[in-house]
Amino acid sequence: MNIGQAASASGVSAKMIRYYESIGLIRPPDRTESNYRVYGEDEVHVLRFVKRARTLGFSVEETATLLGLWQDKSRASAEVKAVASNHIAALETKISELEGMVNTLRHLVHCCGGDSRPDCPILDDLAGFSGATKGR
Amino acid sequence: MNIGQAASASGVSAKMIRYYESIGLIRPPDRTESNYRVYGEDEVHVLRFVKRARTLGFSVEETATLLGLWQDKSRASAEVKAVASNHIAALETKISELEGMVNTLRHLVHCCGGDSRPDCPILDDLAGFSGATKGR
DNA sequence: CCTTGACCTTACCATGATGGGAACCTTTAT
DNA sequence: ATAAAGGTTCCCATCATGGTAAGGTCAAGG
Repeated sequence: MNIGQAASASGVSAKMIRYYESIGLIRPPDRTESNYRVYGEDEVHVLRFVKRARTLGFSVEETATLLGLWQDKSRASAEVKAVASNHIAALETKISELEGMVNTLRHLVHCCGGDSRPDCPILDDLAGFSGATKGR
Repeated sequence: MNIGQAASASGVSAKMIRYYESIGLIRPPDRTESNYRVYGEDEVHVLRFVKRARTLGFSVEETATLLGLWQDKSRASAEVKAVASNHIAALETKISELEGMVNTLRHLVHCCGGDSRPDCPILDDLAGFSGATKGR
């Protein structure tokens, strides 16, 4: 299997496959005589693992850890659980931050006439002009 | 006021102030004879505006738009409202994505013994082994 | 056999927003 | 006078990904 086929079979672009190889996330595959990378089912399986981990928002570094744990048959599931739990916590922090932004913005948008007049509570808030705007 | 003072007065690092200037987000300030940037209250006000917009998750480009609208005394508030509403929608999309990740991960973590045995539903899922794992 | 087109190779550049550091100059305080 | 603090520019790094250019390879068809 060439890199293009491995890409469509795994959902990881050829570009990213080469990149993952270059940073050591995945092992360099065999090459043909003409220097083409050759992939088999095992490699595609690894790529799909990586793809899924990335889709779940794990960084490449976390993915490397998980990949190591996956390939270590004697690992304790507690280690994996810890990585996943940390990741959940990080995602939740991120979600809270975004929700804070959305709440503030929704309030501002709600207070904004959205008409053709230039008065705008949103800009007033951004400018630090604490008028009718709740709180700050 | 030198750049350091403007930085602490606005909450934008000196580094970022120079960067914002280099990309044209803010206007180059006057310089002293010895080439030091000089800032006044107006500039700090602009920097605070930028800081607040960035804190609310607006990209630098969106911030530039808002800044333009802020400085255009004849703008319609509808324009600002549109920018803000689009941004809210983008944030909400992002939040949904993150929540999807968290839900999946929480389910996996819940199913994982987290003990010293090597069986791990989380890794099974990442590997695409659809065992006891709900759905996927 | 030779061309064409699809695919592969490496290498470099770009993104967005920020931080870090080097090398050098200025100002201020001791 | 000297040292410390802070300014200046310029370059590099991050993180994950995409793009592009210049060139090699392979399969199909005239």
